[in-house]
Amino acid sequence: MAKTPGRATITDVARHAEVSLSTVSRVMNGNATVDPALAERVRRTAAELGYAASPLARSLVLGRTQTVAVVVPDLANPTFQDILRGLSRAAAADGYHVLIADTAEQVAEERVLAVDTRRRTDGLVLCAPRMDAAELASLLPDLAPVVVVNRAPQDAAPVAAADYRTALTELVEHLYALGHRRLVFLAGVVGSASNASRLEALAVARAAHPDLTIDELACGVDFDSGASVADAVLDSGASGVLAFNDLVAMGLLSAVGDRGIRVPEQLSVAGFDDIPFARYTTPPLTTAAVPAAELGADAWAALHAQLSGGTPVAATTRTPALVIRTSTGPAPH
Amino acid sequence: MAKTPGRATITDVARHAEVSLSTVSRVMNGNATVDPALAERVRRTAAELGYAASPLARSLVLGRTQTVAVVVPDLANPTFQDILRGLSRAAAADGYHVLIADTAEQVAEERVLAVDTRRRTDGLVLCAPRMDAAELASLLPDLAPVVVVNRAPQDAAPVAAADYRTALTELVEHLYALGHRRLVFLAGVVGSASNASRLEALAVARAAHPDLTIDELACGVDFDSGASVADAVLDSGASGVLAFNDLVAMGLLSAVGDRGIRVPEQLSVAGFDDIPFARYTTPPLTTAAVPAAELGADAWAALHAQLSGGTPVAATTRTPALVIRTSTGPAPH
DNA sequence: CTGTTAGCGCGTTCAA
DNA sequence: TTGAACGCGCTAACAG
Repeated sequence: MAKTPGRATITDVARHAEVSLSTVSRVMNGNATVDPALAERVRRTAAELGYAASPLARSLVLGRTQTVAVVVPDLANPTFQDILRGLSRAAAADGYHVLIADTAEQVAEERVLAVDTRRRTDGLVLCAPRMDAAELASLLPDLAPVVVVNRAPQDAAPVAAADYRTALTELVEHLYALGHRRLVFLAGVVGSASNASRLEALAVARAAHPDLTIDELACGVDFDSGASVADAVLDSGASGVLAFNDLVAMGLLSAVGDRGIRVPEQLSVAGFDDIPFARYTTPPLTTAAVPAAELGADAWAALHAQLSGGTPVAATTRTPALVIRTSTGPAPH
Repeated sequence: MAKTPGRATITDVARHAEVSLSTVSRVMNGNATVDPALAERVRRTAAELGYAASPLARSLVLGRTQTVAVVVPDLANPTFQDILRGLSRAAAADGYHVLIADTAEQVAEERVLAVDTRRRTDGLVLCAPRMDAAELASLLPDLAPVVVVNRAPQDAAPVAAADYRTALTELVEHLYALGHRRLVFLAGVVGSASNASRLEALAVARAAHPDLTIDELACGVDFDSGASVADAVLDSGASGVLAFNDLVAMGLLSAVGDRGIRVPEQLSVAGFDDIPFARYTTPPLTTAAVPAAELGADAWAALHAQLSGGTPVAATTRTPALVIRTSTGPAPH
């Protein structure tokens, strides 16, 4: 008994059940009114033959694949992993599949990957695209339906984003309330969208508090970057540090610890993102919790709205929540 | 000027270039010998019309989608994220796309998700499937070509796995060499394949060293589990701990630290996996580096071999490398 | 070397 | 209610 009969097609079922192809199709789609007896017979033979309609053939004739594509700049980045997870689960709940494309930070690949994956699916989610604004603007129309995550393509497509600006503002206010008057911001990738919104927050804070000084220090986005600027931070005379993200904060924490500096007694350090390990650092890290998985779910909701012709969602924003732990404390006297 | 002409089909190109469908098809596939002049004309009009063959239609007629599916138990798990990343990049390098399915640890969903995603793709990678051996064995034949990661379905399909057994053995030997004679193993999910291979290593070690005692303590797989067994570990009188994974080790590290225990002076702690943060714990964690991304690449290689009819790969094994940091040290006198 | 024809497997008109 | 015919867009025989 071969377990692989090539795979039953709708024709096989029709023949076995002694009905026409159309009838089988109708039954399998719960369509129209088919004689109950016939329907039952068809269902039985379909079950016996282990028949299930070919997704490919259906896609071709229906014009939809029940699949969407997600393009991320780097699958190694925890934030994108979480966005993917949130998106994947939300899409699955609506019966959609997810095709994943990792550009591995190859900006040049972004366009072709987006176009290519979009063609095999019903819609696309572009995560924090690295390409420049002009290219993005020219590309988006060809990608519709599409949703952009964490980057604003000015109305060319719905956006699901985290409000980095407000979150950093809250972090600054937190430190200001603790008496800190001289802070240093460890910048990430200069020119990136998320870094820009953080700089905006800094400007707002300086305007609101004339007695507050915030220096900016070029840094990076990972642990080693944070560790490498430790001396510069210490030399700056700042009592509080706003790290670009948690990784940078952890690197700094580690490096200043090696130099005998006590946190938060002598120096307050705040991170950004609230990655899973932020609560386990020494001391536990004060940070802003970016709800990446929710961002992914938002992106799906915006895409699904377009796919099902519902009321389109223009933009959803999530404000990261301030998570105060013990890496920040009163400014040293 | 509408930017969306519905989308050019091969028929449009044929008409504009005044040739037949077949000719266009041949040109687009670099196929056979076509008159250079004609070919050039076809290519030009194709470019003008922005034509690209429909992946769907090609898939239907060619019988292949250039896509493979990956089913993972939990996209939130760093190990599966890395496997996915390694797999995705390797597959992309060979011109394949990746469809992702996250069962979110719903064992009951595993089967249907596997079958469903398999039907829309050319092959499947099953990551550490949770279903029982019998179900797995009965399912695999219907999934071919398929590759299983980190679980051995006894020859029913190629396997890409990490050698947990050898890695844990090395960890034990490391502690033994440091003078430890009484250890405790913090078990993960009892009955799981990866836990079983660790227990094998323990048995081997006990046989090799009659003067060595290794207790087993039921634990879990996350940070909190590690923290919750701190007292039990301390009461056991063991001088060294083999945690199920790094998360557990970190939880334990944190909890024993709170109790004033110094690591490694009073207690040595070893993790497993070498997650990115293992090197940043206090003290940095000794662990076994599981090359998850490479596992993903191995899985792709095994799948690709089947897809391209090459010599099939039965099994590939990666032995996690011992990473000695400072959470382990000489046994206390 | 080129065009014509026949499907890939299915959904959906159109008559009956 | 049911069946026959057409077409989704493309590739691969088969003639010419």
